[in-house]
Amino acid sequence: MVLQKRLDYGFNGYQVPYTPRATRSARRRSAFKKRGEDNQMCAFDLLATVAGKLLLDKQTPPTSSNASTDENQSAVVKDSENKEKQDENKQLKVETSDQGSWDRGFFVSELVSPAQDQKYSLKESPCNQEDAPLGFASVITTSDCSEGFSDQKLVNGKAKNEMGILASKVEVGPSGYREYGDCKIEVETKKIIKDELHKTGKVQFGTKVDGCSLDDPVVWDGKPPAVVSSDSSPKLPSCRDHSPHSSFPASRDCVNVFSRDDDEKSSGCTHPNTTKKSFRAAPRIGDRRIRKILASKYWKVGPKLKDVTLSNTDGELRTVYRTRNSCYKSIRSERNYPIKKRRLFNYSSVSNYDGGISGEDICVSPKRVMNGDVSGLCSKMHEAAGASSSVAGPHTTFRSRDSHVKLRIKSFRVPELFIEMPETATVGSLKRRVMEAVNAILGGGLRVGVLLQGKKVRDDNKTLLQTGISHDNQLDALGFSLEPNTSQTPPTLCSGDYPFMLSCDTPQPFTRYTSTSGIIQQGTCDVAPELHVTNISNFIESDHDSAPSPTDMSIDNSTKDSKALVTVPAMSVEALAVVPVHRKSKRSEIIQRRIRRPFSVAEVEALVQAVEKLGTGRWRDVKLRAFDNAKHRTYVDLKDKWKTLVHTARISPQQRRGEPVPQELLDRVLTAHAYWSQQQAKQQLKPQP
DNA sequence: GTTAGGG
DNA sequence: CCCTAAC
Repeated sequence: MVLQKRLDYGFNGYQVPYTPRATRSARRRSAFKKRGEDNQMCAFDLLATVAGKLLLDKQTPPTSSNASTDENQSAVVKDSENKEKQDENKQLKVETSDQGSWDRGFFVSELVSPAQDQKYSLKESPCNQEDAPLGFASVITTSDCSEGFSDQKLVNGKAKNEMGILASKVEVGPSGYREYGDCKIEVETKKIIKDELHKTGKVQFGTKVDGCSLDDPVVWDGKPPAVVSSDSSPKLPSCRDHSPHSSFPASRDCVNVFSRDDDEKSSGCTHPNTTKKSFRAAPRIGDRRIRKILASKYWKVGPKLKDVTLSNTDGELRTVYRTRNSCYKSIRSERNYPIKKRRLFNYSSVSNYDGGISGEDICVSPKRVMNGDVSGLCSKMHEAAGASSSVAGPHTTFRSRDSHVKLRIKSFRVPELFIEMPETATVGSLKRRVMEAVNAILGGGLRVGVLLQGKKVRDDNKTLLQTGISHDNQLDALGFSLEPNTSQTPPTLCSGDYPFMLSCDTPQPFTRYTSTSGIIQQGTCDVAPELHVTNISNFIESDHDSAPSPTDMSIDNSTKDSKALVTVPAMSVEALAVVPVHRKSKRSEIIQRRIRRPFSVAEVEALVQAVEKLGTGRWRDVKLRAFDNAKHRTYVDLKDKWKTLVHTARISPQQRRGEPVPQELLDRVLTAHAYWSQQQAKQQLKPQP
């Protein structure tokens, strides 16, 4: 079939339109797509957890008035008794569940904002935040020796050369985090101590991240795709075919466009390759598949951040791009491995050494910091492996002179991203992919949850004082979490801000609660977990009727007044992925849209040339001919572009937008379009009589 | 999987 | 660029 089609050359130098190919059932296609969608369900575990740090001054308790309709639970007015209880419980840190999340998380931001300002803002800032104002210096700083993932992992792994052409499967595990975590924490801690000693009134959170590189000069240039024509420039007359019978010059089949930041580094010129025409190019489902995988079912794409505003001065999330090697995630090549299974596999395998997901890990004893036991601290954090990079120092250090409670959120981690790339993908494309994934998350609509002592503070109307987070002993137990926006979560299915939904048929989140002994199982974690099981049962009672009740949860908690505090097991991230499985209604809205990549003039040139030669209606051939190396250009894209080109050529130049296309090209578009339209008409008329 | 066309 | 009917 293919061969036959290829032989259909020869009408005035053009190829005649080929007869429609054999068709396949649309039902098959539908079935195929459906399977794909199902496989995507567990692609994301998107609850990002935030380690928080609290600075406060209780002189003027801020009055929170950010009412939430879906959170009507009564708040808890913390009393001294409760305080004592929690002090005790502090020693029982829960290594709650989800271990797999931390290491695979992204460090997205570093945030400093007044607590009373319930609107959190994330802004990018340079790594060096020495001068960041205290009040509202929210920053996104990947705060790390980023670039580590691709730069190190691939090199250490199976990268073939500096261009990042993977020679074989790349399996990246979350192993690199801990080392860095130590490094980072050490820096942070020292700085905190220093600040305490030298700052007087205004506390500055200077955090210079060593090794932080804003730009990757090697791989990521941040430039738009550069299109390079082939050996014979399409603009050169010599490239044109001599087609005496044609109304316009046809082109040599020598133009091939590729993008520099494309999925593959290319030599730039695809020589006329006859063999290529005999075979279909290897299916590049990678793009789509990744796109679909990244297209989280649970996160709506679009600028709908309400609780968290992400922005920076450049209007782009540049820092997000810089992933830390640790925070990452896994790149998988097991294409035949069901995504759902992959997720579960990851869950179980990584959880053994991952840390918790909640803010528990930031409960670092101030004494240790003050004693200068940085190494011990780091070691501890290292052991925890899920420890937040935000190490809370002595709260007194951060006591502010004004009446505001100041928060410092070191980082947001967006865990559990699945990236699947072709082996031949470049590091640059990998980074881009991760970038897209993170952007999809951040752009999907987030809300912020507040964790106190591992419990979720659900009542938005309570003040910080009332909820008790203004108490000294709570300073290092405050955490934040990024959650899906409630507006996207039908409350009937899930209480929205609940990171996991017990009614879901996927029991993973609770598999660790095999607690007949009152202890949350830590799995095979070789590090003795610190347990903080406070209010686990309370959480279940108050919010989830269908929750499996660990009745043997023996650890008591100040239960009577903690109804507003809901323990959020750290596995909430995984559980997040579970929640939307049954929500199919909005699925179509959640799929991530591809990034827009306007065609360059060179690409247009190549497209026009190919269409002149092949005609309209043979977009796959056009793709193979002129855009075979431009992985991001599908034949549908080319078809669409041609459509818009025709439209553009017909409208007045004043009405045109974007990068101006040379009139010469537009003229050729019209000419070719007219020609091939005529040919199509002829072709249709022929069989009729 | 491709093509064509509407959105 | 997405979606989808139709092929």
